This record gives sequence, C-alpha cells and structure tokens, in this order.
Amino acid sequence: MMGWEAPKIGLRKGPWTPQEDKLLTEYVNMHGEGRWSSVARSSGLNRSGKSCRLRWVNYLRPGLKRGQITPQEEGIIIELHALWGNKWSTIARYLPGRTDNEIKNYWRTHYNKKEKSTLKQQKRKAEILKLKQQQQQEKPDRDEGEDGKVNSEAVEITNHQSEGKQQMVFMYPSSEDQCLAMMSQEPANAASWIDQYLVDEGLWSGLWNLDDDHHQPGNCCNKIAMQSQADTAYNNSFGGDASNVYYGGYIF
DNA sequence: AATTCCTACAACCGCCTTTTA
DNA sequence: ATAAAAGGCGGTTGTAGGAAT
Repeated sequence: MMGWEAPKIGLRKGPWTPQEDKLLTEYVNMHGEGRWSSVARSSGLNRSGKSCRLRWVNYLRPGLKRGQITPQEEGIIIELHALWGNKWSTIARYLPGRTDNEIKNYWRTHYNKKEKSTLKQQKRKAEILKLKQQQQQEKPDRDEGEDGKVNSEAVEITNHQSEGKQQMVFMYPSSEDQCLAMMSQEPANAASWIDQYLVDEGLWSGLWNLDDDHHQPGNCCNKIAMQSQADTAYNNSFGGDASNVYYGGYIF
C-alpha cells in the first residue's frame, strides 16, 4: 500500500515561512479542513499534504494555546497517560487548545528526566547489592554474621524493592475488582487516585516504567471505565463535561 | 567569556487505518 | 472485492535559546 503520497521532487521541507502560513490559513478558511493533498496543490504551496495538515493542526488552527503546560493540564496528562499510555491524540482531546504533538513533547522531556534519575538510583542499588554479594561469597561462614551487620544493608535494599513492588501493585491493580474500586471513588476525592502517590520518586518510576502495558485489555480496566476516569479527571480540572470534548472535538 | 547541558518546540518519517473509486 | 489515495498517529530528529558550569 502507498503512503501518504508519492514524494515529489522539489517539494519544500523544513520550517514554514510567514508567507506559507498565510497561504495555508487563507486556503483553509475558504475551503475548510480536510483534503490536504488538494490544499497543497491548489493553494500554491509547494508542500506535501501531510506537511500542510501538520502545520495547520499543530500551529495555525484557531484556539490553540501557546505557552507552558499548566499544573492542571499536567495533572490531566499524567492521569490520562496512566490510563492510556502514549495515546497522545486521545489525551489531547481532554486538553482544549493543546495538540498531541505538544503533549507528546512535554511528556518526553519530563519522562526522560525521570527515567534518567531512576536509572541512576537502580544502578546504585545494584552496585551495593553486588558488592555485598561478593562479600558474602568471600566470607560464607560469616553469612549470618558474628553480629549480623554484614548483610543489613542488603536486607534493607531488598525490603525497599519489596515496598516498591507493593506500590506498583497498588498503582496498577491487576484485577478488574481492584480497578473498579479505584474508579468508584467519589469525585471529590478523585483529585485523583494518582495524585496521592506521585510525590514519591519511586512511584514516578513505577508509573513511567509500566506505561506501555497497563492499558491493555484485561490488564486493568475496560474502555468504559477508563473513559469514566478520564471524564472525572477532566471535570476536576475544568469543571466541564468531558464527553463533549471527547466526542465533539475541541472546545474553544 | 566560552562551553556544555537541558528544555521546549517544530517538523519529518514510517506505519497503520479508513475512505474512495 | 480490491487497490490506491487520503487521513491520522506515534516515534524520532534537529535546533534555538536559556541555564549551569
């Protein structure tokens, strides 16, 4: 099957000029969105239809918010990402004026930061554990220790790991019952289940590391439950009706 | 003051799905 | 029913600008 369209020689790429933006805006205002290939042909723009669509959706479309993601928006992103993973366009439907590209960029910037610090922590723990294991092998008869001191740190690390596991189990209930219990919180409390646990660095890492799996059917929640949770998240932040946004597109 | 690092953003690419002829 | 075209999405890359060293 073909892609978007056959690449044409001499098609412009790279940053858009103000003139190109003007041409595209005028054309879309006159003819409406869609039929991007004909936009590219008819407007006189020497761009691919795909490029025109992207420029319009991510930059020129009226009602787009510019500037930093607000804490409210951040909360929504976190919650919805926990539900849906990297479904940026779906998440973007709950953030009026924000594009999937913007949310994706925001997430990646912050995700990478968290991932790096988490990796450092894990590496350090692994090093300590390895060191202790080496010490054990070198002095096996001292395992229980004359004073039990030798293994204390290793035990501590194990305990931390165990805690981490419990936390992650909590964050990502494997059964539907657990999930439904989570979903049935009072809206007032639902400043939400996730907010209470994100402060701890370890929980962040647990969240980030599992993001690709948890939204799979059977792993957690059915689609309706997830929709409901997303609506709650939206209502908490905007006091609006998320279903309008979800089904009707953007509210400006 | 110069260099490096980090963040935010714009844009492209490849793949998949949907629509159309 | 089928293939091509169009539309959409997520991943990735390049770069400008500010902060830190």
